[in-house]
Amino acid sequence: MDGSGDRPKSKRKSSWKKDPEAVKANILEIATEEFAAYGLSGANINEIAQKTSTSKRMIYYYFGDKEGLYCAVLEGVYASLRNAEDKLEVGNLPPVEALRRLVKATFDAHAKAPHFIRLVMIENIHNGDYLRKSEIVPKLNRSIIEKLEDVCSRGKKEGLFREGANALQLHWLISSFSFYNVSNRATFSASFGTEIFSKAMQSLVKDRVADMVLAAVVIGHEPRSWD
Amino acid sequence: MDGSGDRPKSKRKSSWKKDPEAVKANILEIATEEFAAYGLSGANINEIAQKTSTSKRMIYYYFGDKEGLYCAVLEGVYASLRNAEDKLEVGNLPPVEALRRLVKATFDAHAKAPHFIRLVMIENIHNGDYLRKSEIVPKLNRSIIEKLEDVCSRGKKEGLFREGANALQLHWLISSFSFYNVSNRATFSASFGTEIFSKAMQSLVKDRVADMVLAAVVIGHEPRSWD
Amino acid sequence: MDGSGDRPKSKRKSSWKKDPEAVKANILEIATEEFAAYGLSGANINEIAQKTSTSKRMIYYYFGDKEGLYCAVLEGVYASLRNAEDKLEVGNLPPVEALRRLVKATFDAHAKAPHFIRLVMIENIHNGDYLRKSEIVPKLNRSIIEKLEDVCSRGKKEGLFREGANALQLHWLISSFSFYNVSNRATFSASFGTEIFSKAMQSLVKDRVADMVLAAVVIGHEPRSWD
Amino acid sequence: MDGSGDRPKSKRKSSWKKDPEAVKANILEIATEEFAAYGLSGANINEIAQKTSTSKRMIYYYFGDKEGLYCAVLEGVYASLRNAEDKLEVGNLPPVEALRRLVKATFDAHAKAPHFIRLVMIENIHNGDYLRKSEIVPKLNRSIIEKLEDVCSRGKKEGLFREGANALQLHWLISSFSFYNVSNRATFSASFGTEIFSKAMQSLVKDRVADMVLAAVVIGHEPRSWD
DNA sequence: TATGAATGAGGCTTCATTCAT
DNA sequence: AATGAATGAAGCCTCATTCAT
Repeated sequence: MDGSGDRPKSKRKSSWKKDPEAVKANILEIATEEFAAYGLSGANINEIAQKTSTSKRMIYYYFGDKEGLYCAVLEGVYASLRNAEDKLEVGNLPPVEALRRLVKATFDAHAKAPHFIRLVMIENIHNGDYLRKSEIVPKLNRSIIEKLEDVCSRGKKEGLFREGANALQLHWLISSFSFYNVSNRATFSASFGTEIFSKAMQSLVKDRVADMVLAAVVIGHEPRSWD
Repeated sequence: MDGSGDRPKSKRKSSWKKDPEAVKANILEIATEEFAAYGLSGANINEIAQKTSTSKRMIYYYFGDKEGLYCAVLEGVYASLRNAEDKLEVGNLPPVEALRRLVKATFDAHAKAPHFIRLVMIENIHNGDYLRKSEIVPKLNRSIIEKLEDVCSRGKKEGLFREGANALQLHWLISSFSFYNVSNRATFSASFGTEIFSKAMQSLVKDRVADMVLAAVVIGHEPRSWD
Repeated sequence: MDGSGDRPKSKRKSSWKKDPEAVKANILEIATEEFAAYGLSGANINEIAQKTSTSKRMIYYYFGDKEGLYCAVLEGVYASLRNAEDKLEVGNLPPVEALRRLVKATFDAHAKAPHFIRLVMIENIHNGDYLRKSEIVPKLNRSIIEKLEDVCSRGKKEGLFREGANALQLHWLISSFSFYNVSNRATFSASFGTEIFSKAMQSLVKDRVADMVLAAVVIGHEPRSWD
Repeated sequence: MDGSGDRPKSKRKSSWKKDPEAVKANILEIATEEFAAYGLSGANINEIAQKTSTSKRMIYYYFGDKEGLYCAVLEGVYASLRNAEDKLEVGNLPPVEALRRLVKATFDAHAKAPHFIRLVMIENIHNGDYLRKSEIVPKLNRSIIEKLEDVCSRGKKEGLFREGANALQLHWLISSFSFYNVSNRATFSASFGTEIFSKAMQSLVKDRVADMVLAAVVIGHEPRSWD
């Protein structure tokens, strides 16, 4: 797209290299941090502006208002997670292994995307009002479902999976513990201690839920990790 | 445009003569609605006061400040859920049935306590800072763990449960989908449709997750609901 | 900022006698000046606040927002003019003299109420949107019409007035030059000089329009002032 | 919420290639609409630019600043009305008919020039500050006065008009109801109903005021329209 | 115990305008 | 001649909270 000549990167704003995309990206990055940290009403436009390399005025220039910025942030984190998921390739694995890998990868992906988690929580607090306006988000979420559908159909065709195995339900299930594991860490810890969130326990738990999912849909699967 | 704000309004309904406890309870009830609906920063003391049968000043009189009110609300919903859980009696059921019942009851309890769900989400947005201050909440949450421990130990003693069956992990697991099922309904629907939240599907899903939990910890359990 | 220190001197807000009505009246007075001077969008809430004896916050406390304040101002000046008109008593005068007096009094009343004139102009710029919301203004304006109706009916009954004499049309007519004489002084002067607005000319013009109105509705009236 | 502001928009329609005069005319046309609609402070340069076929920068390029644009608009509408008046030819009519025609034509011209009316109102709100700076406007307004002077002198010479008949006063008078009839329509309607602004009533009123003006200055004129 | 009045700080947003190309 | 990017100042309004009675 640009591939143009060399731009003397002086790092200072003395060279004045107008780069709107960089400005927008910078704003979005900071805004993601802030909205994730404090929510829509809790975040502060002044604070966001101060942490960017540009001014408050530019936020309004590019994003219209606080809600516009929030929407952009929301779409950004959804797109990010999809990217992570898209990179996962399980089409070549046999169904059982593919499913196990999907579960564990989803678990890890959520653990590594706290911003996404928090912003989705926040968006749910707002009843999904802003997500519903998005035109790109619904499309983004097709890919993970398609992967699960592929695995399920292959599993059934090979006589390995139960007939009731269902991609949407599996996604709901896998998401639930993957999400909850991050989203409710604070209150869960306050109530039951931090033990379950130690590195070792997380690894164990991940194995167990993967095993559990397999036990649910794979005929005759024995969930050895629970022994 | 609406001219509301904190402009003097008409007289309150004065059916409450002088019953501090009733006044506090009324404030708490309204505040629970508002905090659950809009979050800590999103809720508005003026609005809360207006919906109350008393005045703004009383909120400060009884609860100190906004955070004090929020903490009281938080403890209130935790206590409520505990009450619901305490009423559940599974000590007389055989382990497998007891566990199945616990799963399904927890699933239902969450579905019926949206205020609790939302306030826990909100508290997690705040990193559990206010819950951690609470002295009563940690105690409240012992009961559900104790129930699970009882079931697990009985199940193992009878040779029915795998040795790995663990009360805390089971609680984490059962909570995860029970919670997620309500907390993320808005965004999940926006992405994948509302199908899974229909009455029929909720019933099916509930059966399946219960079966799945059993399959994980009960030796030789076949998850028939997935066929 | 204000150079306060201790001010035992009266005349200032040192006595602290809470008087909401006085505060509201003070705000309204200043706001009337400002809105009359600069219009709805041109007036400045900060400036208004500064000129009052209270704070900006109180403006919002009592009037909700800028538009609420503007509406209150608008109703205020309408009420003021009505008061002035109500004081005029022509019921005892014979019809011709009564009408002449009404015309001249209206002419004078407008000349003495520049705030009213300007605010009505401003309201017309806003297409009467705010006036239309008022519940009291329509009632206020009945009185002048009733006075004219009384004079007209008496004039006709006595065979002095033409049958076409009509209160509403007369009010429209009398208002038109009374209003225009003040409202368009600036542009009229810029185009045609200030001559017509001199004290002497105003007096002459007032006599002539009064005579002219009489000539229109009084049978056989000779407009001598035009000689 | 709308996210408009001055965010970059889609491409303009580029049918205008390079015609400075056309660009200026286009800007003026839009600006006239906007200033007439919202006043000097109420109008918005961004909005004007957006509705234009060119960009915001061009407005500054051609008109300097907001006030410069406003002045240009003001001169434009004054010139427009003069054009309309200049087209009226009454030199060949006998004085009485000429005057009647002038009154009715002025009445109609105002009714058909709402932008002019509104901008003159706005300019009066600003105390005529910008009009006074204009060098061309004073000249424009000579023509209507000259026409009236011609009619008056002919009327007096023929012994038809009273000696007091005065062009400037007549212009003030004729303008007053012609102007008020449009300028105050909104508030007058809000107070007294829209009846007087119906097509039929406007026609009647126009006849009556014309007759009334004649009755004032024409010796022995009987204002039959008032019967 | 209860309340209407009052408040300072700071929130979001908009504006006319200029810069660099 | 023309433009997208950028900006500082200021605008309106809301908030949680306290005061005086």
